[in-house]
Amino acid sequence: MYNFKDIEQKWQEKWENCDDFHAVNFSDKPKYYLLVEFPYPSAQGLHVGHLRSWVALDVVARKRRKEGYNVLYPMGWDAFGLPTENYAIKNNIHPRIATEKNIANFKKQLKSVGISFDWKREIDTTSKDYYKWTQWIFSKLFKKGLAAKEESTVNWCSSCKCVLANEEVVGGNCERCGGEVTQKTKKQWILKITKYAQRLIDDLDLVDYPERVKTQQKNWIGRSEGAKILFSTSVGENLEIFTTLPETIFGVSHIILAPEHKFIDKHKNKIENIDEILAYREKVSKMKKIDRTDANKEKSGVKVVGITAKNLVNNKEIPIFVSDYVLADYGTGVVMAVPAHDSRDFDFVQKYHIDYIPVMRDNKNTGKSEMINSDFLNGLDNISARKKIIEYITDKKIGKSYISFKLRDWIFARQRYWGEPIPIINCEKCGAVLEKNLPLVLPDIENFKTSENGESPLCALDWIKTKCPKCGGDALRETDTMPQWAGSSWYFLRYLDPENNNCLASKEAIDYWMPVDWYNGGMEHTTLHLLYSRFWHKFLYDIGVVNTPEPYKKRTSHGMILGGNNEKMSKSRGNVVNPTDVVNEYGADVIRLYEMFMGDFEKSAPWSTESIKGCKRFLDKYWDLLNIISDEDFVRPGFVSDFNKAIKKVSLDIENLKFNTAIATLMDLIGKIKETKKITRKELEIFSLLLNPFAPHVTSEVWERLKFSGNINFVKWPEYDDSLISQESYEIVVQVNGKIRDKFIINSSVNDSELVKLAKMQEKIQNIIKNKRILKEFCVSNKLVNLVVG
RNA sequence: GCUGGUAUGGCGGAAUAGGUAGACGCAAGGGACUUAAAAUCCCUCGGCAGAGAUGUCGUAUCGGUUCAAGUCCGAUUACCAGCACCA
Repeated sequence: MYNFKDIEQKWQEKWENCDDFHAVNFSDKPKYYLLVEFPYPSAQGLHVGHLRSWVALDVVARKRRKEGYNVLYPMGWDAFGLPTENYAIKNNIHPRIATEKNIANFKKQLKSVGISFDWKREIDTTSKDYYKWTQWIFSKLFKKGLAAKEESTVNWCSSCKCVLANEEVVGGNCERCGGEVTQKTKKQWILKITKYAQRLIDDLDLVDYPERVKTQQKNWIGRSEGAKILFSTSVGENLEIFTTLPETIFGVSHIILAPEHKFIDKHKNKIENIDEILAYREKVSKMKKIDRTDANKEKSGVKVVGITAKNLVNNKEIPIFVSDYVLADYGTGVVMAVPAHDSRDFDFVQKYHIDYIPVMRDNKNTGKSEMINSDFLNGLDNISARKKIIEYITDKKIGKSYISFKLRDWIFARQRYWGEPIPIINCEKCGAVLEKNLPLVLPDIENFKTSENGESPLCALDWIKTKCPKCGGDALRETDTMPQWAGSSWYFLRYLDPENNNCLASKEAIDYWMPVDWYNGGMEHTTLHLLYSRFWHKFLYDIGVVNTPEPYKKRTSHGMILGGNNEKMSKSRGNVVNPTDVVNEYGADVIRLYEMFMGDFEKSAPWSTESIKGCKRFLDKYWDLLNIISDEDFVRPGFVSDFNKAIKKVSLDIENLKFNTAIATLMDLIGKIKETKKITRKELEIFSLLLNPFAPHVTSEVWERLKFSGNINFVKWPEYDDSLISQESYEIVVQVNGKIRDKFIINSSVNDSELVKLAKMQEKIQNIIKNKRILKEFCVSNKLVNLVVG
């Protein structure tokens, strides 16, 4: 038992007052940039789940320093956003004050677990020196035409009174507050992330991410190869459809428009049942997105009476329908229906009794199938038919091959106060004009409440009145602010040069540190922050600000820490574990160790208030080694192999995120050492170095007390020698016909044929194999012999 | 429905390239120390049979490949995550 409170406090103070963890820009050492997702400083404070990622890369950071790297491991605050604003409204406190309070609390909690962050580079996305550069990047995007205000249907959270990006809608509800999300048409700022869709897929080949992260991003971006094909109509205007199966063109029975399609408005005079169609459109617009896009919902629609379409490939006249299963914002908002080979079209015609024909022998559109009823495509397989039809439509100028993406542009505005002001001035004459002087500071206000019609509280201020920088006339400022994800889309660059007033970070600093060598974070950010920041980085690459096409070389992801009841930790479930309580009861080293030991780092695991005791016992045992230490400055011969094995295992396991088995190895080793009731100085020195990344306080104390040489934070990481990993004896398993029948021990390595001979000589084996013929013999060196007898 | 993943004792989880399943830890039971408790130390700890040596079954289910399968292949089931009428 040791007094962890005193020891941990002592070392945390020492670290606070030294430069050990401060990365220097430019050094002879090789650089290593470790990054963890910076937190949103909420009023609730940290919970143990936050720490898992930070402790894990702290283990890596502490190891890297010993390996001679110039390590950058920074931390900051992603502090703009709705929860703080809502908290501010509820408690009538300015969001700035609430944020400052929350940051102070987070920082205190974080420091109490002894993570070796470089606090000199701390950043805060809500400070104007920071968001100046967020605004600067926005202005660059605007200049390149990648930021624009566009009319579109948007997701509207009724409880936040705010638009949401598609990525922020989870199961039809607001990602943040869980409120109901409805559709609304609005002119909104958007960022054209879709322009980068293909590159965001392609460049995944350049990076080391878990496969599940890559596939999830690819699925989200949703690339589909197909064709756009024109259909003529009886009113003259052509309709363009998008299809992934152009070869089924001869099976088209009708075409379907999205209810919102402008074609309807343009030709309403010609549509005999226009009232019915507008009523249907009205009905659909009132539906929640989740209901409208429910695949199991019964198909509905209305025939457009008075206008027909013509399939230009076979000159067949076909009817036009509107239906809500066709989405206005994907493809062209028009589809060609092929009921024989598409289950949705099939369902639709069941209801509306439309005739159709099959065009492939096998009606499943997977694998190869022969084309039928398809004129010049007959007899071809569907793959060749696709090529041929694309050539045909291209040649006749009625279509072309086309690639469509599910990814939508990023809705980049929130009708809220607590965010970065969008640096735009709206002038009646000149349109949207960029603010000249950045930062455009968020004004102080007293009433943060969003108005009932969903306008930002900034609308009520005189601040919005300004002059147009172009024409000098009266103009109004943009009152929407940027979304939560803006500040985090480039924060890893600001760490490199956080004080710089002239640019977001100096070119030299960027060239030196980028890319991030290892980035760990949650799976929940895969299609949000991780995708957004890759997009911004690519843009910054294109305009020459950064030197790498991808920001993160390697990405890993931790599993969630669940409550003791195996459910997600949350206030409402009452299963949140506060790290401060655990630190008070067991100490920082124990919570660190337990978070790394509790299970496979990449899988979720429940918190156990019982299991953590094992980690406490382990550190007490480690401390007790001080009582049995001898002066000998070597590893005892009997332990040479064990130590080499442990060094190898711990070293490799840390790199492979197998922290749990690294710790198990150390637990095992300490058990063996204790059996001898003695440890040598050298042994304790090595053991302390291996344990130090996990339990830095207690190991630093032991290091100091025993006057081991050097600063433990920079002492060379122990090396292992494979040739010294040997066994004094081997236990040989003998199987007969695959069943274990005996075991015996040999004292030194023997060759395989010798081993088989020995195995056969074992008394038990003799009894089994006598009177039997040995058909085959198998041998695994120094491990196992299997005799096949008949 | 689609995509990805997972399935091993009472629990969290181990098991390089197919080669002793259950490392390490927790909980539980027994014992030592103690007036007692806590702490600590020692022993046991997958099921069944057996006093025991030992035998036998056992890694979600069914089947296959192999001298040998938790590991490879095929099918099934359950759970987790993401997407979800994307033409």
